[in-house]
Amino acid sequence: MHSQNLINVITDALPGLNKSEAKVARVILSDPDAATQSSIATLAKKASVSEPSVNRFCKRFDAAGFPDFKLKLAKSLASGIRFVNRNVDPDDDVGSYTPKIIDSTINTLALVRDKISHPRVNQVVDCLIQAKRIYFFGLGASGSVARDAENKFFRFNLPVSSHDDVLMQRMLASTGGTGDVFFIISHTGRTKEVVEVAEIARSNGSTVIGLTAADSPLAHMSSVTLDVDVPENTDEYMPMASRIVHLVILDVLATGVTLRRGPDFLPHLEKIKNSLKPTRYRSES
Amino acid sequence: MHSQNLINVITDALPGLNKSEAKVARVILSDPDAATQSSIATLAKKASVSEPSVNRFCKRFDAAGFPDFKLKLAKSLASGIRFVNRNVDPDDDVGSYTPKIIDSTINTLALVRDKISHPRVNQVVDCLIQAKRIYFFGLGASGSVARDAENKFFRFNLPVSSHDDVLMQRMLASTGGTGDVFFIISHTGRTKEVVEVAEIARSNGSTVIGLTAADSPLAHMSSVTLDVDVPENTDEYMPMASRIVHLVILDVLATGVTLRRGPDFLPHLEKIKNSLKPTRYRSES
DNA sequence: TAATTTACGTAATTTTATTACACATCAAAG
DNA sequence: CTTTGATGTGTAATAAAATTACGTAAATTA
Repeated sequence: MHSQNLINVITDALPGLNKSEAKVARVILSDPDAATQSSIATLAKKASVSEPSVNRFCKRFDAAGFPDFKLKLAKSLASGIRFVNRNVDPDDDVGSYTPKIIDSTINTLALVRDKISHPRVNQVVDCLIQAKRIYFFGLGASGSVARDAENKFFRFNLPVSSHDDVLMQRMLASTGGTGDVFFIISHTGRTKEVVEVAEIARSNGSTVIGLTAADSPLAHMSSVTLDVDVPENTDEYMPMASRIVHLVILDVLATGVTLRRGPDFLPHLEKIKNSLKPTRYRSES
Repeated sequence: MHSQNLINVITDALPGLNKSEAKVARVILSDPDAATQSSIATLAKKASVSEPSVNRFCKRFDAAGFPDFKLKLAKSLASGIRFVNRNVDPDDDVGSYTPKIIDSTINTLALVRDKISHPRVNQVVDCLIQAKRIYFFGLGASGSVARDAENKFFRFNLPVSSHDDVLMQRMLASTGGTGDVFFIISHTGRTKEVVEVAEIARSNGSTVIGLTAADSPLAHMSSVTLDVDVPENTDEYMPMASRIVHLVILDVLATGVTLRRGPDFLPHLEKIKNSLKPTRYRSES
């Protein structure tokens, strides 16, 4: 749906290119940002080729012409470069690290938006709708994600609970059965305890939904996996982006469930919302 | 600093624009993507102004000329930020509501990135660094944010805890004193219980940090407020974006604290990270 | 309402991109 | 080795797009 990064496309195509096209490619790749700002003449001179060669190069990569190509290149850079170069430096000040962290979260979300499998989401919504009972499990940072999920899904009038205690998780998994859904959240998908819990749940006939990394042990153990590949490169020491992604995916799922329930369900949500009113100071608006 | 989204810049500048510049602005805002693909002539005609007017418009927004402007616009669009708030329709399917929700989260984050007060962040980091003890308080959805914060800040070797029990919060607030920091998270900032807890804490000489809406009762009661104005319009029935924003701001604060601690502190974080290794299945990479 | 500034458009100019075509290079077949 | 056809590349002409210079209209101020 969203186009792949142009830089990668060009890099991949490089070996199969003509002499002059390859020259152009190399010049562009060596400084893509400069390329977006030069005219066709400048670029042609830099690559020691003629202007029409540059033009042909552009058309080869599905652009209408040179300006269109520059546009596409610029877009690729905007979504790509931030990723690469936006790590927090030890000597950053507030003004630098604040936008960097927020940007990297934004980028991750944009990535997930373009990569997430819609049929899979649908499938999970199905599971959740049909569930007799839903358990949200997570450890560490994913524990609070699970808790948040509980806070969201209890509104659907379903028996929902969240647990971050491994023993509790094991016990619940072993007493569950058909119709029970165990929604397990784990960034790595490699935590032994969690995978074991998934195994126990499966062996008792429960459905296990894994919100976790693709191809991880947990992913393989789950009935349905919502896989999220979050490059946690921004930050070496604490989970950051993955939590956020998990939460947003849970928002998506909750929305999916709400929509499936149809408009008749809205009054119920309204009721919950109103129940909080007396706890609040009146808004001046 | 200069990462400000062009679309927002134009929107903000709109009221102060000349007649024809405003016309151009409106045409661009109504379909920014189309604008990046049109020639200056097309755009001028669409806006019923002359070509030089479009050109002047571009220069006003710090572009070298029309092509440069288009480039910048394209970059703004590509950086993951979709314009206008796209609300979920009752008859949306997975393919529609999934990107809508993610986009609206992205939008909100971009807004916060551009609006958040850096000095204020710095001030809060100061407080947290100097704290003898930190309590994270929240109710409902903010409860899990508080819990997440605990999970993040315990790594700094500080006595940290999180609480979502009102009575517990009251008791802790009343037994605190100078050097204690109460970090209170609340989307609305109008929950009576929470504001009262803040009041109690303040009256005992503790520092209260409010992560909440500007101008809310809680904001007024806090020693320092990190105010976040999140238009929770996307969704009537559940808090969505605000949670995420709170979490990301906590990421920012945690980063601030880490950087202040300096490089000597990294081994400690490394140690915590390594402590989890034995709980994991080995990665095949 | 006259003076002055600011806003806007017309038309000329310049820059930039594309097309048409011719020459060159290379590979395979004679 | 040619010859032939195919593909690749550049030159020059043409078209498109953007910018500039300049003049007139509108708005603002005194």
